[in-house]
Amino acid sequence: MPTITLPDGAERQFAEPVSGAELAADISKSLAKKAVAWKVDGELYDLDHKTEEDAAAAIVTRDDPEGLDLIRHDAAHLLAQAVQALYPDTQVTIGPVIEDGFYYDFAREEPFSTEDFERIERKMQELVDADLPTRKEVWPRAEAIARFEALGEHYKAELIKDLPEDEEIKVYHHGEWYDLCRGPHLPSTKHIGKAFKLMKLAGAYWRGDHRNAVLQRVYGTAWTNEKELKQYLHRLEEAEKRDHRKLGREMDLFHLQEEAHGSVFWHPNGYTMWLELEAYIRRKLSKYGYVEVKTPQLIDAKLWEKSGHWGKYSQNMFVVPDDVPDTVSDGAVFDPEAKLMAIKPMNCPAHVQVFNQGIKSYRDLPLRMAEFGCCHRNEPHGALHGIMRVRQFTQDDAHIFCRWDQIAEETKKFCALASSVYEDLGFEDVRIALATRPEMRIGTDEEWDRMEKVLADALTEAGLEYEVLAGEGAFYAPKLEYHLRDAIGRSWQCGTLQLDPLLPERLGASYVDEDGSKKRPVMLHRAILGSMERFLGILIENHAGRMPLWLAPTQAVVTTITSDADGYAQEVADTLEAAGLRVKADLRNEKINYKVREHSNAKVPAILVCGAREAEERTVSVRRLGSKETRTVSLDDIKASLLEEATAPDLR
RNA sequence: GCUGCCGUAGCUCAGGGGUAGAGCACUCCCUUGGUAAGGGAGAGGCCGGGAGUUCAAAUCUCCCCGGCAGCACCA
Repeated sequence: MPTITLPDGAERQFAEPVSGAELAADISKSLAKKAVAWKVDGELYDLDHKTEEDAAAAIVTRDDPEGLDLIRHDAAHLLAQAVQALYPDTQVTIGPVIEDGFYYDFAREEPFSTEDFERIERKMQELVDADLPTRKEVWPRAEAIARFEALGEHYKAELIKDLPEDEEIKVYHHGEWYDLCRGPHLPSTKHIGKAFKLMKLAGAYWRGDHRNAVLQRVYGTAWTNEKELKQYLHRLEEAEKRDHRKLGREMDLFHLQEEAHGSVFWHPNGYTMWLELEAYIRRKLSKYGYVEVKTPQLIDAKLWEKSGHWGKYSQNMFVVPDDVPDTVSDGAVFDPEAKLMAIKPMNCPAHVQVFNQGIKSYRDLPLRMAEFGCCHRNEPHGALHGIMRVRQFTQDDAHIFCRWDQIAEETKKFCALASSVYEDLGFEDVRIALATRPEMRIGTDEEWDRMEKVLADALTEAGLEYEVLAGEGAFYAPKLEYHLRDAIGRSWQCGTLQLDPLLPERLGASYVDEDGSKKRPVMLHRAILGSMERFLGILIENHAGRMPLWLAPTQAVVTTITSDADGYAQEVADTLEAAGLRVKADLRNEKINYKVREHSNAKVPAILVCGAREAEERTVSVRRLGSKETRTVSLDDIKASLLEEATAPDLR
């Protein structure tokens, strides 16, 4: 005699155990039609699942968020079913729902090609039209393994073997075809609809382990209706338009080439942005009590051995023999006995060297040592991506040497600094994560308790909310991470603060405490932007190339309608340039339409047009990027307003 | 590093065993035109690199290099 409480609080009584379908039918005919699953006490179930207990329940339709996940999950099954119908030599593995869609990993000798997609999609549509009903069965474990093995589905059999002993082995049938799955599923294939599309093909390791076989992963997207699918595809196009690699070329900011694989050639435009950003950060650091240093690129392997990098990190380091290359004789270019040096992948050991010069007193702490440190890391080639993931990059790095009792205060100060920087740079959605002790770690649990608490308390005292990323900390200490959400909703990890008691120990850093005894400082590794290269890439994509005036390489172009105004236009350009603005004069013999279009495409924030009228009145006609409107403004006024807008956010 | 796709002019791309193509950009000429492409002419490529097959390779095969997507990596 279950009593079902609906989301609106209404109660319905049933004489017998009731299924979702029956409940929906009891509520209304139209709901019965739309129902695809139901939630019982917060758990999602198949529509034909029955409950005999009193429960809070809700009917799920295609339009609910859970409904969309079901559509995607079923679409993954549909994909597997279609692929096995068309390519019988294929083994199925797993096919989860992901953001915006789903994927399915297949094992098959012959590679799939994106040209197969059309055929597979057609088959999927056929299966939707066939409206195959879903049927769940629970199989005994041994039988399930045997049946999948008999089908040649070795991956599935392996999955079942690894399921916890007490877990039901559920098999879902969609017509004749079936798959191991924990469910739930839509009542039939018709409910998936046809707003799906296969997107990409990629290799993926079985169980995500690179020692395992490579499977073929097919990515798809699925939505409630055609309109949403279209919107999604449109969103992808928009993201493509703001790709920093494309904008970098169009705006002449930088380039990359084979001969310097993974390193950026910054052009004058791009480097202008870099210099502005760097100057801004430098001013902020100075305000927050940092000192700036510059340390060597090439450092003897001995120091890297001492710091521990040689053991832990050498596969990512560029190593150079300290020898004169022999390019004349046929023998080895370098003496195999030559001493080895490494190009720094991090600045921290060098900063400890600076700290270690002379004797430090507790009065010197906290010592905040910053460097725009140029580092090289030999990243896996497949990981390189535009200027976002490179082999040479410059960190806005700093290390704070302090006492244990200063960590909380320094953490708070850092959080304040980081927040103000992100705000200045236009990032409003900033999230903080506390990454705690990983499984593989050094140190005692008491030490970890203490370290995690000090960071957590500092965040709480600073009034900051944070999320805990359990197990994501470094092997020696916990860390804070800053995640920024950009204009189109993507999340980027930028800032970080890492506690490090280990490196000062390894490199023998010490200070004299109040009582005259020698003590170890603790180090806080911290960055706000992360890498200049990557952050500039993020800024470019966040603004879709339309940079705020203080960062824009060319802030204004002065251009003419007819050559009669050339003299005046040049005077305007000279005046603005003398005032400190980055201005170009465009006196070319082209029509105004053409010039406006060209400078708009180049993302110049302000176009100042001069014709006979403006020359006469000593004004300019101002057209701002992204607007079709023009405004006539006196030369003095435009100078003042552009200057104000071009002021970096910390100087306002 | 792994899997798949790709590499032709500065850019976007077409072509495809037998003198290499378009649009835009570039140079010159005409045009002086009021806010997102005026008109004409010209120049520009060892078809990513190397080897092989062939009378003949940009085109077919193999090996490298690079790009894109994903995976793995990112103490």
